[in-house]
Amino acid sequence: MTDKEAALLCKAIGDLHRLQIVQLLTHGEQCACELLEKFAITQPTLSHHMRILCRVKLVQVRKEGKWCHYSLNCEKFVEFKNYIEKITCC
Amino acid sequence: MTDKEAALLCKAIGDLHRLQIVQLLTHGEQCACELLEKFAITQPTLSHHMRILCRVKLVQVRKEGKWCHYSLNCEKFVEFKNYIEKITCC
DNA sequence: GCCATATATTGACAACAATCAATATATGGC
DNA sequence: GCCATATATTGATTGTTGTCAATATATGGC
Repeated sequence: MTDKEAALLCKAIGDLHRLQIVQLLTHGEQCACELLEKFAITQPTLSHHMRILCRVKLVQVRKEGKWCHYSLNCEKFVEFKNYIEKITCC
Repeated sequence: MTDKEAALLCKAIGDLHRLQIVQLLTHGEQCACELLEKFAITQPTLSHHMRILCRVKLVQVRKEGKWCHYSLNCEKFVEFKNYIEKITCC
C-alpha cells in the first residue's frame, strides 16, 4: 500500500461517523437501513458516508432487491492494518 | 482511546504530507528546518501541519535555542496502533 | 400500472482545510 | 542594540467536507 492510499484510507475513517460505521461492520454485513437506525443522521448523509467508504474500497456493497448490504473489505482493511503496524516508533 | 480521539488521529494523518512527516519522525527527532527541506511546501505550511500533529499529541516538540525539534510521541502512537489492531475483521 | 419502501442524487450552505505571501516573534552572535 | 536565522501567526484564497431538504431512481407487492 502506498503512502498516498494509506492517507486516503485514514482520511476516510477520520470522521467519527465513518469510523463507527466501520466498527459496526466488523460484526458482519448490515443493510443501510439498519445502519441508519444507529446514527442521528439523515438517509442522504449516510449514503454520502457509505460512498466515501466504498470509494477507498474499505467497504463493499451487495445489492439484493431493494436492499444494500454493506460489509467490510477485510483484505483491504488488513492491508491497512499492516501498513500502520509497520510504522515503528522509538 | 475513544472512537472520537481515534477519528481525530486518523484525520491528522489523513493528509499525505502529515503521514510522511510521521514516517520521517520514526527515524528520530528532526528539526523543522530539516523537515522543510524534504517537502515542496513553504515554511508556514509546514508549521501549520506540525501544529495539527502536535494538537492531537502524535508529535511533540522540544525547543532548543532557535530550533524546534519534533519527535513522535511513541506512547500515543502505540495507543493508536492498538486501537486499530483491535478492529478485527471477518 | 400504482403504491410503498430502500437507496441515490442534486443543490445549497456553513464550516473547515491546505496553501501561500507577508509579517511578527524569538534567539544567538556580534 | 543590531543582524541573521528559525519558527509562528495573520490574512487571504481556493477547494473540500458534513449536513440537510427535496427529488429521483429502483424494486417488489398488489
